[in-house]
Amino acid sequence: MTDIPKTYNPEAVEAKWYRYWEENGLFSTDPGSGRDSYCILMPPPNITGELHMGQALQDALQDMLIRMKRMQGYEALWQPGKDHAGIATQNVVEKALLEEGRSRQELGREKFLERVWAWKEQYGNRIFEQKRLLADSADWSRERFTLDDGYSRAVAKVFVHLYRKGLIYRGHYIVNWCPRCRTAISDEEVDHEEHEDHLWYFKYPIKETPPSPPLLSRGGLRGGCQYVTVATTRPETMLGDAAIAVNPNDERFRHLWDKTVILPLVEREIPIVRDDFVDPEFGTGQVKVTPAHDPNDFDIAQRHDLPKVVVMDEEGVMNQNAGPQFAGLDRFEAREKVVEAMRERGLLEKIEPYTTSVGHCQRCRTVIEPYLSQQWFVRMKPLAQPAIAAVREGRIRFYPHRWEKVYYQWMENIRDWCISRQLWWGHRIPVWHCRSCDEVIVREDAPDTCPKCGSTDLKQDEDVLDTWFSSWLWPFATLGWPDRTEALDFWYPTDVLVSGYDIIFFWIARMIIAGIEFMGDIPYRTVYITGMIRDELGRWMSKSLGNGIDPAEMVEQYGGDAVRFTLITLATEGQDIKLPASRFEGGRNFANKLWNSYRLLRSHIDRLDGKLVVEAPFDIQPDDPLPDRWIVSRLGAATEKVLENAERYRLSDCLTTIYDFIWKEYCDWYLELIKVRLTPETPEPVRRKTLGRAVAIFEAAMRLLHPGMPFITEELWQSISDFGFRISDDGSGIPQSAIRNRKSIMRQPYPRADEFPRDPEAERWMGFLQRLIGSVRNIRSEMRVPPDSQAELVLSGCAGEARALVEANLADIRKLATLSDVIFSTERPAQSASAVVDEVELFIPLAELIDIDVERARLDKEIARLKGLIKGAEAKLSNPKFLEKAPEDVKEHERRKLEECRAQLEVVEKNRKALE
RNA sequence: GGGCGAUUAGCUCAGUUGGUUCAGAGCGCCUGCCUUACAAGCAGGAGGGCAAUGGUUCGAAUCCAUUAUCGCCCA
Repeated sequence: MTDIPKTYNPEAVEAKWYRYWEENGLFSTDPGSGRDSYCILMPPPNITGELHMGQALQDALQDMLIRMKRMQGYEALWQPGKDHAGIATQNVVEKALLEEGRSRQELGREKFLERVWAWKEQYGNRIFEQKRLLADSADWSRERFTLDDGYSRAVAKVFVHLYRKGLIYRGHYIVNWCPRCRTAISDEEVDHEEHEDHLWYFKYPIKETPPSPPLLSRGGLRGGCQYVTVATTRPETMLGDAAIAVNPNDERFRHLWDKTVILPLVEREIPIVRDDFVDPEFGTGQVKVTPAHDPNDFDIAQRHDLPKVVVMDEEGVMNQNAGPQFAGLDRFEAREKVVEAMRERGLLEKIEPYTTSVGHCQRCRTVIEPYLSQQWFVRMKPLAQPAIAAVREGRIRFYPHRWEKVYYQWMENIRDWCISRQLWWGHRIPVWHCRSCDEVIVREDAPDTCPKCGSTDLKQDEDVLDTWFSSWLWPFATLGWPDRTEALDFWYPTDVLVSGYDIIFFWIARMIIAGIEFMGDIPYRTVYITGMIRDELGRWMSKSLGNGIDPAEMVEQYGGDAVRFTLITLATEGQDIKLPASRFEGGRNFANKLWNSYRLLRSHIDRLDGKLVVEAPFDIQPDDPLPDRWIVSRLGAATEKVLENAERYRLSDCLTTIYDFIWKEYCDWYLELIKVRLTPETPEPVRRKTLGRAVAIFEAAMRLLHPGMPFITEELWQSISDFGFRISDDGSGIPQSAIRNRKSIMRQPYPRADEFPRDPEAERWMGFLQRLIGSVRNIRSEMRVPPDSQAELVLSGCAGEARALVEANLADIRKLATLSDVIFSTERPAQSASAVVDEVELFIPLAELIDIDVERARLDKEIARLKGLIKGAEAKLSNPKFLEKAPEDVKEHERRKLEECRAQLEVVEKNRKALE
């Protein structure tokens, strides 16, 4: 006892047990075990990543599910792995190179990739080390990486499959281009932000036929000349304009039809075209068309066969097509210069303030440039259909269900997916071009010769694939696909995917598509969507704001269990979570409570001789002490509730249920009650039995809690085993054999509700005693009876069952209410404070201690409360419609309530009068 | 513009099938306690009538409609 510290120190405990679990192979899985399969896929973190709070939350939830299922006898695999994260990783390594004053271009592709791999070897495992602090019980031996050989085969196979099916195509289209990352990105990787900007109105002179005299003098507009006015938010793009468009139904501009204008600055003649797309309400109703730099204009250009003039390079710098005046300028610099040039020429009509939505690169926040380039795309529409059906038909369910709408919304409006990236780090596109005959060869392995002309002059496509083009295969590629492995057979389809709502489109939806397309089956049955972690002001946690809380730091400060407990408890129904660091105190305090309740048990066990063997602790008999009957019943209730909530993915409720049971029932009541029996005066066999049951309850509670707080439950469970606690075999179906000879609580059976028989009578009786003790405590406190002075309790109207109950539990009542004695009487003692519990009147004679005013106020408050209840019940019971329509049990309830309250009111009023 | 969510105690949030003494928890606050498991604790207490309005119902925090404020997603 003396060697157990008063305060729980997680640091000393957690690392020890994690090492123990790993060394004993307790996370390992075997598809040939003969058990039922259960599988959760760990969303693969980036190799560049540091563990953040969102992952800590999701890991806590996943690990809780995995540990619970493992204890319930499933072959539960938590499949871990990492993502190569093309852009992010390449950025990191390029940055490191930059510090050496070198660029990847200098290094060359091959050497650069060597550097990235080296970087990955050095830093890539950091996040998994951090996850170990949270007790994550993934089967690390099955870890996969999206660039593993096998995984790469899967990616290539998928590309070829889709290409052959006609679902992958290549072409020149407008894509979202990040000039800083110098690559195309998908629509999903663009964040749109409202931006206070301007609308510039430019005049483009109309070319008259014949054009005499010259319209333009030195590029400026001659007086009296006609022009069109266009409005734009991106003036620099005008250099690439290919037309002016008006709506064909816009009568205002009928006179412009088939005319041409002279594009200022560039001095190019461009047509005026009619297109339905033009919104007559926008700007002047005359719009400039820049096919190479705007997706809508690109479409217009396709319809009218307009040239597509690219005026920028891949870094967002104006090129030769922009004209000598602007070539070489950055796009934003060019914007100012263009406006200035237009102003000088008198072609700037006006500038209006304008709020516009600007796309930013999700990774580096750079303003996205819509950019015409050659890219590879996946045709998504046909792939989406079966994936929509899978959710519609309920084969996959989202929790909370409302996210299904978000999923449909995206799926039904799905657009083609740009999958090529102008990067080096990633899966190189499995396409070769024959330099001799221009043949395009799409295949999984590099060809030696061109199948068409036999040439060996082949060149592989320079681009790599979007990282998500590998991670959408996660559910089966991690399990061995394209090989047909035992693991794949056993665990696919998996069970639950836990993730934030931010990657429903990026990842979840695409995995569903891929699963159905390549495996012919859904990847998982359940999608559990969590809320996002925010700071205490409700803002996203981000590095740039510096408002993030580092989970590893929190673990250090409060312990891994505390972090898990707190996060899971806060995660209710997918709401976002505001999280100040101080919230972890609650989890830490709970761990400390567990620790100390164990210290209490331990101090008593240490006084016994020999081992503590318990026989059938939950086989409650009617003559067992009331607190024992009650606590077993309550444990049964708690277990039932935990299992129900787990079924519905309400893991927060699971943990608060256990918390309430342990703290408010087991510690506050049960342990206090058995202290009365655990004194030296009690005969040894009774003490053994009492203690044995208390430990058995505790042991069961540890198993119940283990999935939520793995470390401390293991520590305490092991300690119980160390001092020899055993439950003997009794044939009652209690898993004794599991308790012995096993290495860890991890592999114990999870409690079942039927192990702890419910006892309604005990719960009712105990409720009465709790109210009785509560009333006495209330009186003592309000009357300022010194805590150590024992009062006398006089009970009136306490007969029959109630009296027997009080007598049977006299010692307990006296202890918990600090009473010297309990007397049964019909007399009302003078100078006493009073209360009523059920049919029993309580008096505490206080003589000189009583403060009449305080007592009056107490009783008045009680009278008001009762009157309120009576009024409510009377109103209902006097309402004919209520009597007519309400169900019988509700009516019965109201009647009984009314009756009880009236009886109590009578008593309280009588006592109140006695104080006049 | 379309969609989703939130609005309950000073703060952060639960409240599942409309009905048990249903208005709850944690934190904070007040009072009293270092009572031999725990001050990261114990006992007692104060504090809101559920954003607003209207409706459905015998009965609404809960269902419906409208409005307001805040937040998110999509266009």
